[in-house]
Amino acid sequence: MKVSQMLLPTLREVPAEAEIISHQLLLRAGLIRKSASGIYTYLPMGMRVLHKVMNIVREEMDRFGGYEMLLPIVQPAELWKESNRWAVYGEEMFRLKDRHDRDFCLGPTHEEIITEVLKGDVNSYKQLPLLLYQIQNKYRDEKRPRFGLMRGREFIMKDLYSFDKDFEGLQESYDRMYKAYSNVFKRCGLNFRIVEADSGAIGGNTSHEFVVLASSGEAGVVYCDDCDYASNIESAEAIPETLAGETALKKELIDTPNLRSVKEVAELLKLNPKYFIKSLFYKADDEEVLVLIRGDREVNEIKLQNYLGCLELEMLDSDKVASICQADVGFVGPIGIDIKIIADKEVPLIANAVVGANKNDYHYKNVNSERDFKIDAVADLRLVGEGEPCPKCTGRLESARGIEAGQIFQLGTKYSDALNAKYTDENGNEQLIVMGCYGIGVSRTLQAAIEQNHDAEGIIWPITIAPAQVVIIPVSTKDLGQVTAANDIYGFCKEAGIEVLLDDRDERAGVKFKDADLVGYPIRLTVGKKTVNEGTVDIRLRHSGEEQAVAKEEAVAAIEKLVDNLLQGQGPEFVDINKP
RNA sequence: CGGGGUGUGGCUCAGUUUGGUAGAGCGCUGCGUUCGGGACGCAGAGGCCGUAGGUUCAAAUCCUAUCACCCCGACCA
Repeated sequence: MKVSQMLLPTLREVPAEAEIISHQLLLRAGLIRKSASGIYTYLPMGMRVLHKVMNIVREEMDRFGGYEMLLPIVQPAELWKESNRWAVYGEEMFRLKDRHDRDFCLGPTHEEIITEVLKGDVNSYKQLPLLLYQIQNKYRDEKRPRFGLMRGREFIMKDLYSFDKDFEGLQESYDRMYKAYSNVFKRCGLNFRIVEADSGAIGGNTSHEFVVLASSGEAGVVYCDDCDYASNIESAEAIPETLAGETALKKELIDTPNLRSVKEVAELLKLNPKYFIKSLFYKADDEEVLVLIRGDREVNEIKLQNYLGCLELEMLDSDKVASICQADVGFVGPIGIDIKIIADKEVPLIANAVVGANKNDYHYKNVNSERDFKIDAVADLRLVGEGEPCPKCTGRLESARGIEAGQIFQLGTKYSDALNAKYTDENGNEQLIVMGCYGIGVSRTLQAAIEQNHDAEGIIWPITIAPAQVVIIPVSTKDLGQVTAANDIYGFCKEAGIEVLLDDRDERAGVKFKDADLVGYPIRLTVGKKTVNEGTVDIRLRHSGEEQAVAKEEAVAAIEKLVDNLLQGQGPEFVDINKP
């Protein structure tokens, strides 16, 4: 590879469109360019990194028994109607029609299509289990594409699907993928955590996410400071806090002119917000519900949606709330309301609470559930916060942010049932195939790696996914001695199987050094006057800045050794269950 | 989807308030000097000012519509 012959358009200035550092560096280092919001072109160096990540994924999938396939991106609507997801996916699905006016979509994921393939060709227990995967573009018309490759509308994902006879087999497949995923992210040089997760629209029960820690990440996670419990905040179990018991006092109407928030009323009454009950009105599909939660807590809408089993969940607009309560938002409460009321587990534990009076400018105090209002159901509906007790031990929860790079699900029979994918067991009985699915956001992982590995000068690639292991920079392209030496070393490196790039542009040395730091090659070899006069080259490590002079005859051997060392530092503690 | 903002050369931006010859820096081309951390000088090229209408003698600038892109929010009771 020679820079003079490649498209490697680095930028000195930060493009206005990029907010976070990894996005800026992707653009500045000449790895990607935007085509439309959330849609990107991969330039040659970006493509090389992408291939590196994809190959690591491939190797680990194959190591654990996966077989790669290629599935259609354009998929017929009928399949999606069969699984009912044509409706569920809603606006997020890219839809199109063919010339005969038939409906199609650009696949946001591939459960339907692969199940369809399977059911035609798999019908005996002898053919199971199967682990099949594909790495390709997926399409989701995100409300708000963001942060470059992080939340794109067209993105590259690896999806593996497991097909087993029973749930025992599923657990085995799931465990394999758990290990495979750990290997993938270790090999990519990422600092990540495995957390319990909600299974969301995909469905199923058990699920884990692989979260790359980064402050810019969109996923919130909590983890125990004592045991190994870790969870996505969306699914983290909340332990109800018990408040000191009090005798129920007489309900009392209090004057709260224009005080609408818990905070304002709490200040007036000099009462801790934990003695308030917030009333939130939601529309769950077509049903209106009132959700009650302690004044200092927040509703976890994922939990609420799961509890209600609805497809769409949104808060009621204030006009609608006013018509139900005969009062404005800010003064509404559960007393005398005739719709379904569900309460967080902590609500019944509050004695003598404050609630809106359903009368403008008034609240009630000393309100007690059951006596003053009914609760139709109690559930864990709240968001867990930092410092709360761990649900698994006596420790406390810490919180962090991260990038969700991978997620694994135990689907069970949801799709095989919907799409009628069955096999015949040992006894001649028809059984549903038990499925799992396992996704890695490949393009997102690439960006996550930059988010975690950079400095003020640019990217610092882990050597396992670097676009090139070594860059050779001749200081002056006018000095024939330097050019010859650089070319020789370049050739020897190639022969030795080192991934090497020669920056043979007729640029000043400073420009080439800056670009090398920006693009982030792990090793840099400089050929200069010293090479011609004294026979040495300078070898420098990007991550530490260490530099040393080496005789040019020993340069290739030195680089080989450095590459090996770096690879070992980045290597996984290989988990290999296929080998004895 | 709601709110805000921006569209001017490849990139970063000024010019718009107050209508009157389209600008700067970087990048690009040529020549010269320079040459181990984004050099300097000289000479150049490159722009239907997002798009479509309108107002006006005259529109990057004013009006209307539209498109694109970016940011914030979508927990407020």
